[in-house]
Amino acid sequence: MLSTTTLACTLVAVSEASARPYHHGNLRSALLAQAELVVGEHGVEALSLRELARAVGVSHGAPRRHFPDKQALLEALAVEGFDRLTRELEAALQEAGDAAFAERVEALAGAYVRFATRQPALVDVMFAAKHRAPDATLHEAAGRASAAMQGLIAEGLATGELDADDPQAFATALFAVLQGLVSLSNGGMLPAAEIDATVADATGRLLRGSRPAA
Amino acid sequence: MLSTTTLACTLVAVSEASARPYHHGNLRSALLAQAELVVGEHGVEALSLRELARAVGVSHGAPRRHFPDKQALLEALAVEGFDRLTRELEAALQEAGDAAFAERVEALAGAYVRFATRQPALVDVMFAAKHRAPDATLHEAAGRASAAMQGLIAEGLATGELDADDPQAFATALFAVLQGLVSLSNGGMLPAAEIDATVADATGRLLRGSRPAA
DNA sequence: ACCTGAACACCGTTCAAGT
DNA sequence: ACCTGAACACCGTTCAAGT
Repeated sequence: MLSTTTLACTLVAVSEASARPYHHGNLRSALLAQAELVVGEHGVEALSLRELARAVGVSHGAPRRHFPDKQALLEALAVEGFDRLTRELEAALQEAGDAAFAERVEALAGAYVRFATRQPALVDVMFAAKHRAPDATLHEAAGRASAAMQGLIAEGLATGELDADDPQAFATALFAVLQGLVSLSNGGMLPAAEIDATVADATGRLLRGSRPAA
Repeated sequence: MLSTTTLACTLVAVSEASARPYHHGNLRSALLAQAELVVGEHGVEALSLRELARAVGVSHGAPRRHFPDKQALLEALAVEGFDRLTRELEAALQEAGDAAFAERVEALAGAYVRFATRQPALVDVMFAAKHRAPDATLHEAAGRASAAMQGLIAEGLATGELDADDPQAFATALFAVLQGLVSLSNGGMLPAAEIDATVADATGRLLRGSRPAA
C-alpha cells in the first residue's frame, strides 16, 4: 500500500485527519487533539485511552510511549488549556486598550468566563489536574495564565483605583467570583443569557467595595 | 430533634459493621453509608458499585434493586448532602442570633465554606448530580438549602442594609464568591489556614459594594 | 420482594515480542 | 525508537434463576 513510507511520515503531521497517517507520525499530538475533541463533546468521564487509540488508528498499547498513563494525558491537555486561556486573556486586555480600570477588569473577567463556559470540561481537567499532581510544566502554564490578572491588579494600584492595603485579596476575591459564576452557569443554576450581565454586576460590586476609603 | 424514622435509620447504620445483617436488612442505607465513606476518603472516581456490594457483603447484582444504576446512587448521595448542608446553614444562622446583618452573612458564608472544604468530594457529587439529572427530589433538596440564603437576603432588605435594587444579584454574587473560594481552596490554590479570613474579606467587599448609594 | 451468579462488553495497565 | 497483541485484573449492566 504505502511504498513511500518516509514521505508519508512528513505529511502525517499536517494531514492528521486523513486516511492512514499513523503507525508512526506525530501520535502524541494526534492523541491530544482527539482527546480534546472527546472531552469537549462528552466530558472527561467519557474519555477512554483505548477508544482514543482506536480513533487514531493505533493499537491500545501505543499511547503508552507518549503518556505513561491516563493522568499524564490529562495533564498535557490541561497545559494546552492554560496556554490557550493565557492567549485569550491577553488578547482581551489588548483589545480593551487604555480604557478605564473598571472596564479593563470587566474585559478580563468576561474573557475568562467566556472561555470557561464554552469549554467547561476542559476547565474541569485544568483544575482537577492542578489538584493532584505537582507537575512543573503544568504549574508554569497556570502561572502564565494568572500573570495576566496580576498585571491588571498592578495597574489598578498604580492609578489609585484600588485599595493598596491588600491587593492580593482583591485578586483572590475577583477570581473567586468568576470561578463561582462559571460553576453556577455550568451547573445550570445561572441562565447562559444572563452570564455577561451577572459578571459585570458582580465585578462592579467587588470594585466598589475595594476602592480606597479616603 | 430526631424524628422516629431518622432514629430507625441510625440504628441500622450502627449495626452495619457487625456480623451478618444483610441478605435482607436495610441494604439501601448500608450502600449509601459505605458510598459516602468511600467518596469522602478517595473521591467520586474511586467509587465502584461492585466494591460497594463487596464491602457490604452482598452480590454485585444486589444494589440494582435499590439503585437502577450508579448515577441513581450518586443522586441519592447528593440529596443527603443537601439535607445535611441545610441543617448546618440553619444552625449557623441560629447561632448568630440577632447579630448585625453583616455578621449574620459572614456566619452563613463561613458555614457553607466549612461544609464544602471539609467534604469536597461530596460537594462535587452534589453539584455534578444537579448538573445532569432533572431529578425532582434532588431539586427540592437543593432548594431547601438555598432557602436559608434567600431568607437572609430578605433580612438585609428589611433592615435597609442591602440595596433593594436587585437583591437576587447580591445573592448570586455572594454564592459565587463562596463557591469560588471553595474551588480555590480545594484546588490547593488557597492555603487552608487562610480560608476563613479570605471569606470574611471577600464577603466584606461584596457587602460594601452592595449598600444603598444614598 | 429481594438476592445470586453467570454473561457481555467494556476499561487501564503491563510486557514480551515484533519492525 | 516506536508499535503490536496477548494477558491480567478490574469495571457497569443485564437477566435468568433461586429463596
